[in-house]
Amino acid sequence: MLPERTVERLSEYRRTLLQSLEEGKTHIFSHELAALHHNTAVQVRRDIMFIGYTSMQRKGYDVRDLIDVIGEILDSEKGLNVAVVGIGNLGRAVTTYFVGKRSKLNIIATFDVDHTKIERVISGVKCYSLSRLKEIVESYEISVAIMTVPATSASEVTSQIVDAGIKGIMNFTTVPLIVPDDCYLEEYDMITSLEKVAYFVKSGQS
Amino acid sequence: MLPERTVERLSEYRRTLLQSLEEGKTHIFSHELAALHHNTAVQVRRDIMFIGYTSMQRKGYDVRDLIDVIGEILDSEKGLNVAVVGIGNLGRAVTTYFVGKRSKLNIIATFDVDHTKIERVISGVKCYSLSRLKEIVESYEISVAIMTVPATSASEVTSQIVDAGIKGIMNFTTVPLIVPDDCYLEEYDMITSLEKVAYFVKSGQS
DNA sequence: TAGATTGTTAATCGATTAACAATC
DNA sequence: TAGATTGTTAATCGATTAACAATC
Repeated sequence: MLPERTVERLSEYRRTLLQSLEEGKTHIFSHELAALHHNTAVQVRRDIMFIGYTSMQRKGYDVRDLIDVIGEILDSEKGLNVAVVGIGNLGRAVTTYFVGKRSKLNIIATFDVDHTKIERVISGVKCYSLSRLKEIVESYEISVAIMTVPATSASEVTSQIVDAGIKGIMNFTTVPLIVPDDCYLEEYDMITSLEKVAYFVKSGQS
Repeated sequence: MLPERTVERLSEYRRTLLQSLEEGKTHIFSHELAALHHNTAVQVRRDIMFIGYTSMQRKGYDVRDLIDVIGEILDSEKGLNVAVVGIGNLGRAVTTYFVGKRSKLNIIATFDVDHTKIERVISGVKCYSLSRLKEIVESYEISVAIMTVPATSASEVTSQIVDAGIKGIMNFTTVPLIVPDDCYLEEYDMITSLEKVAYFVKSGQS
């Protein structure tokens, strides 16, 4: 299993590589990739070493090959199904955002408790009643949930989610969630991030 | 200057503490705070040591005092002014989200290029033309920008932002930005985070 | 060849954790 | 006092960086 930071960087590299490919670049040097990612060339080479890819030419990495290799590491073969839980402002924006990108991550259901939303298609994805969570998660084999419910119901909904068999959560709420060990949790807290920016602005940077 | 990770944790602790205060708790033990934050009691004590707060009683930390001390570290005395740049779906959701919380971070302007949005109040905040960026940033003393423009214009808008005198950026776009050293940059990339979750779900967790 | 680049080991750095004395 | 808790130094761990041999 790769270190978290390496996984993050690989994801970022891939997007830059896809972009480079579109621009007609066939090869890219470690220092080019580094310059685009607040990184050093050594770090890039190390990350690529980690995934066992070698270029065997001093012409840089083959962009297409590298994209494929990163894909083999990061992607599941048949993709991964994702649900958005809580389809308020943020939930809708996030859903639209992800639906826009074609990828191996498919948002295939959203959940809410608001009857005016249930059974409707919102941001391109069908919204189900939260009470049907387990049923839908099981029948569509959803394994990842994006949490965009209000803070007040976050903990409660989380236990339902875990119960339904979700194995990974990306938590947009401001409440730190408690999940069992076999469920991967990514805290994705905007307030913390913005407060961090504010702190370093105030203190004159890092 | 505190380490990044410590700053993040302090921000998270503070919110838990505010919550505890509301629930009528006056004191909290390091192990309680730890349990709520995927953390150890030692880590919590170390973080608190960092900011020079001591409790001097074996009754846990005084919740109210600790909130104040963290505030002195994280907050600027007179608050910090923030702009949201790009007021599409995500920009609106993020604006609404932050405007909802009362804090020392004030979103006081949004920017866009869409004429149907300019000069209107959107999500509770006035939207200005991007062409007036510098003028508004200067007159309102805005120092932080939240970037929610489309990926295609991210780099270009970033140089305008830096030019206008912004000292901290929270980047929601998928394009890694290039900014000068005296501008603090927080890459806040949803795709990377979700791909990370997917990877660890696929690999059977950390 | 000289120059540029990669892959990889060793050294460094920073952050977390363990250990423990101090104290209520 | 014994037990619980804190504050802090020392040890450990993991991730980044430096150094360098190999190769086109």
